[in-house]
Amino acid sequence: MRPTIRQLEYLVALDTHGHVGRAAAACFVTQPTLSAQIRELEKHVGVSVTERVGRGIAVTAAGRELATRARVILQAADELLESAHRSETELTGPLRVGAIPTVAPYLLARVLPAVRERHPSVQMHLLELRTAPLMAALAAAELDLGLMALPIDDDRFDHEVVLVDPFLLAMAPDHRLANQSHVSMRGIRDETVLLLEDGHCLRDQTLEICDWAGAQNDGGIQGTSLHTICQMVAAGMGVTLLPSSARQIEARDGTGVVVRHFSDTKPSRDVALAWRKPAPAAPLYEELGRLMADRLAEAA
Amino acid sequence: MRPTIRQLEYLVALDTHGHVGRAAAACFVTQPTLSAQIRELEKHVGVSVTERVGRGIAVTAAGRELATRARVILQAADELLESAHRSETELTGPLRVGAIPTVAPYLLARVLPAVRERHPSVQMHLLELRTAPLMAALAAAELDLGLMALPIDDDRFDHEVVLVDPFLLAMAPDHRLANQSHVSMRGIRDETVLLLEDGHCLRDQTLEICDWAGAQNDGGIQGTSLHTICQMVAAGMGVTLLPSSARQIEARDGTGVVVRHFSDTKPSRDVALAWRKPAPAAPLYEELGRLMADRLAEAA
DNA sequence: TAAAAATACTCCATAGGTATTTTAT
DNA sequence: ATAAAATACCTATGGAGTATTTTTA
Repeated sequence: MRPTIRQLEYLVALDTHGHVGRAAAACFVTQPTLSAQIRELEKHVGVSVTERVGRGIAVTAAGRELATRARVILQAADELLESAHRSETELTGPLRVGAIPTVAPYLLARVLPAVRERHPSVQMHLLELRTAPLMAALAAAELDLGLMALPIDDDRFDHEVVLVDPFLLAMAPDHRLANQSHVSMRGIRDETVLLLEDGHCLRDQTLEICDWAGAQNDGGIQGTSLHTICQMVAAGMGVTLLPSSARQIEARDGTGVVVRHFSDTKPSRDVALAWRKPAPAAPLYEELGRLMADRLAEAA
Repeated sequence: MRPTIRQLEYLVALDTHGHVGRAAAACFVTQPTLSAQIRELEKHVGVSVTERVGRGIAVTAAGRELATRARVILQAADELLESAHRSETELTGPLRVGAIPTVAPYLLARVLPAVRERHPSVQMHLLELRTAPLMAALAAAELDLGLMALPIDDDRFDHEVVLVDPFLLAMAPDHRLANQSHVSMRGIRDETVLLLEDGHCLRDQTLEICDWAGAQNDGGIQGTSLHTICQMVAAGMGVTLLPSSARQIEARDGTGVVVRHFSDTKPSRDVALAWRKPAPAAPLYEELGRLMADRLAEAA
């Protein structure tokens, strides 16, 4: 049987003071109480920790050894308490964060430094999941947080919008639309719009906007990632809608991809941080969402 | 308030199984018992460690962090228990050993390796004290063990003789007695016998033997250590009684000191390991004494 | 409706207290 | 005679049980 924390406290006090009465006073209990618990400890661990010497007691070598170990345990318990108190105002421990693939590579790197600064003792475990499995994992508490695009059609979740992410039109530099500084929605009417494979919310958003604009898309060509799509765009296989957040990475100089803003309507997606409504850390999650939004706003 | 060990066990079980019922079963308690203690823990540390998810529960990030710390604590508690059980058959922890100055430099080095082998997890703190303060410190439990010469005239102590240590006559190589292989007691009648200062039991033993043999000693010359005495012997200032145990160090080639056995009577001192009679580890001390005796016997 | 956890309650083991005795200075 | 710890004995808190309700898939 493991000793009680209380017994370890008494043992440490006894070793520190070498005097039952003073040890008891230091623990705010009476002398017989401490004596009894020390006796109990000895019974459980099978070793004498005290020896009567003169009209006082002495702690045995074995007792001193145990007291040393007990001090380590009490120290660890105090650190546990301190960690718990930190958890009230700060995220701690392993935080499992899921992000959709069209967000993860472009936004996480920008917000993580600020998150680490605000919550130094959190360990982030990052996972890439498409919207549906991400929400399932979030609902099952296999994830603590999800970073995805609105709408989140599930009242088990709360969210905080971290970024309004306008769509740009991405094309090869020699594309016929590339000589204009802006592109109108009507202008993409006859273009082939490349799409991500099924399950990506960005695919659905793109489809919706293109349907509205009357654009074509070749159902046969699908990319497994936005990065792949952009390489197809660079190869002149078509155009695509690119979230602004991906612009720095996917349409920077040398990629063979250029972007143009839309002139008339301004299509965009809302990226949000989501969590289960009843999560005890909900207030911290909400604050974290605002922190991310601030961080992304000042980066723009 | 620090959490109880029991609460930490429950938290770890909960984190391990992710299921209150199974966690309770693993702890051999009922589900409401574990739930109640988890609730208690949450109240004391001020943090929610569980969250209802579907028809089960999930451990929060803060809870996982606390569980990780709890595992460390339980591990340390188990090691404390194991250490305690070791203490039943083996000396552990800081053992404070006092030895008289005419024994410490000559015997400790010979027995320590065997002691370390038999009791690997003991930390020896060695102290040199003359007989009277050594016995006082031993009685006050400021020391656990004493290594000194018999007789030990105090029934608070038990002892085990570790070595019968014959006295040899030490002299300069050109001394008139050095040309004989043995020296008779009568032969030292007119010699100046050099003495240690007051408080050394070896001084008293030497005096007693010399009185009996009728030898002189110059009350004005006293050495602060046996080593000093031997250097005085080498300088031709007189002879002294040297314990055999010190021979290897004090009368080896090049020291300017040679020794001769006595031919008729064989004076000697008994060196013993002593401890307080009621010391809980007394059986181990006794065994240790026998171990030392064996080690010294096979060295001779 | 069935599984899982929370709640309500009862009980008793034990940590803790007071009073006293034993032990050693 | 006094200081210190052990012992005896009583009390009450809280850890653990059973029974039941709530929640949700």
